[in-house]
Amino acid sequence: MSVDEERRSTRVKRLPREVRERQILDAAVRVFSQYGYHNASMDEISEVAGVSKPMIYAYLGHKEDLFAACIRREATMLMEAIAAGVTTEQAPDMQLWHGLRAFFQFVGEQKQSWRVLHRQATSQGGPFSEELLAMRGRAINLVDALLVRSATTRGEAPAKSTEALAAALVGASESLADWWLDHPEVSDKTVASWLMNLVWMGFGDLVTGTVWTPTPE
Amino acid sequence: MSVDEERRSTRVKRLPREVRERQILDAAVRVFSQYGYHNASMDEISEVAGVSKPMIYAYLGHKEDLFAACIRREATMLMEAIAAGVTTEQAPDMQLWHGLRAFFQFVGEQKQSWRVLHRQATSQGGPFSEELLAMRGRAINLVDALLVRSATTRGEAPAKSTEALAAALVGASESLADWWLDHPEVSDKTVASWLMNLVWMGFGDLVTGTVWTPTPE
Amino acid sequence: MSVDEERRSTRVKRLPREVRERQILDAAVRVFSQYGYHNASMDEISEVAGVSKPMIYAYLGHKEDLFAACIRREATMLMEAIAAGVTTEQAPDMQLWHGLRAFFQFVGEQKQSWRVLHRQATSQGGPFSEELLAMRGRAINLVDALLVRSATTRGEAPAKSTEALAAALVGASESLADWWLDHPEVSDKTVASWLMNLVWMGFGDLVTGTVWTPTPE
Amino acid sequence: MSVDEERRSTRVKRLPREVRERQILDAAVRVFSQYGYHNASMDEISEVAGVSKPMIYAYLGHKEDLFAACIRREATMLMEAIAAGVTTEQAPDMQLWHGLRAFFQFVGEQKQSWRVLHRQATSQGGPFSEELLAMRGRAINLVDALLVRSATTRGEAPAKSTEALAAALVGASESLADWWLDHPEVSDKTVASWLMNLVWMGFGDLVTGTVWTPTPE
DNA sequence: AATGAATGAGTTTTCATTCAT
DNA sequence: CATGAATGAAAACTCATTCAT
Repeated sequence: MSVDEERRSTRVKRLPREVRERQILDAAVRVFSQYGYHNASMDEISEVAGVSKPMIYAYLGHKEDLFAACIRREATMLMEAIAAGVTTEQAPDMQLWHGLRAFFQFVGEQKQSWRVLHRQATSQGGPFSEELLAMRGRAINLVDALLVRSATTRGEAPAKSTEALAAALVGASESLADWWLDHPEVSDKTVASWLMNLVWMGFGDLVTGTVWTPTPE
Repeated sequence: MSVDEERRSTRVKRLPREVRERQILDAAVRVFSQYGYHNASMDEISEVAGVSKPMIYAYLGHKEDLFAACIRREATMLMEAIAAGVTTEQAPDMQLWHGLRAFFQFVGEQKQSWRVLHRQATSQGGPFSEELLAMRGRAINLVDALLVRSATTRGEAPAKSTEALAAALVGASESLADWWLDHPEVSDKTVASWLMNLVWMGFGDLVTGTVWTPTPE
Repeated sequence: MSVDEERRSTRVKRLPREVRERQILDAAVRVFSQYGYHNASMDEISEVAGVSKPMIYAYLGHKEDLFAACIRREATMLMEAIAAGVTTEQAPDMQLWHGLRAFFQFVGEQKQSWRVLHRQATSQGGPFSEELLAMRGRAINLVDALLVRSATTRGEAPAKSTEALAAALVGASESLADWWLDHPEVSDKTVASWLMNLVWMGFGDLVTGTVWTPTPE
Repeated sequence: MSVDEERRSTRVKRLPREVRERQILDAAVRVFSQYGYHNASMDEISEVAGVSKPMIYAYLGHKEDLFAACIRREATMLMEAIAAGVTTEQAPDMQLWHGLRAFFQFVGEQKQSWRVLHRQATSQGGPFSEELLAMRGRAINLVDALLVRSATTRGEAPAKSTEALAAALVGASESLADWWLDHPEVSDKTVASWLMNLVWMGFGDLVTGTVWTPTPE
């Protein structure tokens, strides 16, 4: 091997699999989020990742697999961000409040992730929505538990529809986050408080002027 | 001329432009809703419509135009369905209730329309979301007016956030309808009542067991 | 038949075949000249002609036939224009001069015709060049005869290459006319005089500053 | 490995980009020249080149780009052929003579190239004629310089119209070459001498029987 | 005589995917 | 480990041409 070749082989790094995978996923999230699943081309992803296409296929598999991997990773990050904001020692309304704030903060900071996660995954059928459904299920469970605990704490029997309502709340959050993507001038705190008021007070109270405000911490 | 021939010649040939356009739109809604905008091929649409591709291009234009035309038509139908269910003479909560019922009924009966309208149009950028945004704007205005009227009726000043809350409600409805697509075992009335409870009573009341029920008509 | 229908049927003129054909040819020349043979669409021609496509097919035949008809018509007009400018009573150089002037005048006034005639027809193979070749042959014959007569008049035997030179002159004229299309700032007279100098004097004389000028009439 | 396999693997597989590009350009010139720009299909070119269509697009770009690349390549070859035949040490008339000979020799040997270069490019608008115009400009400059030098050598001031006359000569050459395409029975030397006589002697001399002949070398 | 309705056949172009090195 | 080279398959779109009225 000549000196030249040696130098080149040192420059052309043989990175460990883990690092390559992260590089690729980062690039994929960026490209999918910018162009959408279909308009994103493997060529572009490989270029952005600085990795040749065969490597992508070797590490992450076909386009579908790659996209699913993106969703999985981003969904996990989101759930972790929310979990970090909430502790079961807080009062129920404060738990919800912190959860919402954490959610909208994440969305605000990771718009790309959110785009991939929600808009793209939702509109593609099959395997993708499944990944998404799984995450949504976990979120719904969290909220459901919260509602049940809230009733139990007050010594009352929980309503039967808690799970459906939890689903509705999760849906409302996703939907509002989506809306927010197109209205970036509103702050994350404001958006969170709107939704908090809606779901906690209900229009019935709202129209009377009653407003929910977080208790000072 | 045999019966078959007659039937065929009645079915297939030299129809006036108007009729063909409707045929094409029907087929397009079906195909777009089933495969999504990108995976839907003009070939498939033309086959389903029983019309050659050149006719599609001649009458409805390029793929984008065709899709936009679908959205426009379906959105109009939805708004009309809702408007038909609501009259301003009803009490505010009953107006909301009837609006929600009409909405979920439409979605239940026209799942295809809804798929095209919401899922697909949302995930495609640019011109498509605009058609959708326009419709959403009209819906939000309706709800906003409702909330304002509701407060005024009670002799109170309307809250400042009514428009944002209206937006949230509309978003929640869309989101819940979307969720419902994947959970067809629930009845439309049930879904509507869930959302009604959420937005009218709020979790704050709900966890205490208070429930909103429609006043008997 | 109602009054309305009658009025309309009066407006929708049933023109005699001749008139229709001219309408169509005019439109075809315009469209072919603007877009080139291939990019010109029968649709566009029918629109410009104010006549439906089936009429075109009925009167002038297929696209190729139509184009050939255009060439034929325009070529005839050009030859007639030239013939009108020249009489055999003039001195040979004056005949050439008038012929050139007539040619460039025609090209200048009928740029569209010329475009169809020369540029388009030349670049399309087969049937079209034949029409063109025929016309060019007639032109070459004219010039050839001129050269021969010129020699005979001076009591000399004509050179053997007169026909080839005639061809070269015709080619030079066509070529210069083509060049002129893209340099419209030069007057037709100037262009004609350039060519006249070139072919009559030759570079050999030209570089000595000798110039041919038309004798005053 | 059998001989056949070896041969095939040497012929067909994994060639470096450079080679493939040349293969493709060769095929493109052939096909464009045979069918004309519009009637040439990328399919045919790819077949003739023995390469799949995606490679063409990857290496040479869209149809327009490919065509422009053909023109550029062939034009360069032509100019080089002419330049190789002429040296400024020769007398002016000999320079012109050698230039013409080289030109007609090239056209005679590369009829395909010439077809692409001139007929096709001329009839297509825009980007293609530009490539051609550039080359023509260089040719005209050459001739212009020649004429000016010729006058200066004789101690005379050059005529003002040298550039226009240079243009006419170039046009005449192109035109004559074009004519020659359809009259292959004439030798290249003959065609060149015809044109030489025309432009150097002029008809005025010619009709008197004066003829220019190359001085023996 | 005249036309709106209709299409078969073909074109360029793009992309996910895989060898051979 | 890593990649440049290569392609099969399909998609959007267009157009000359012809019926049925």
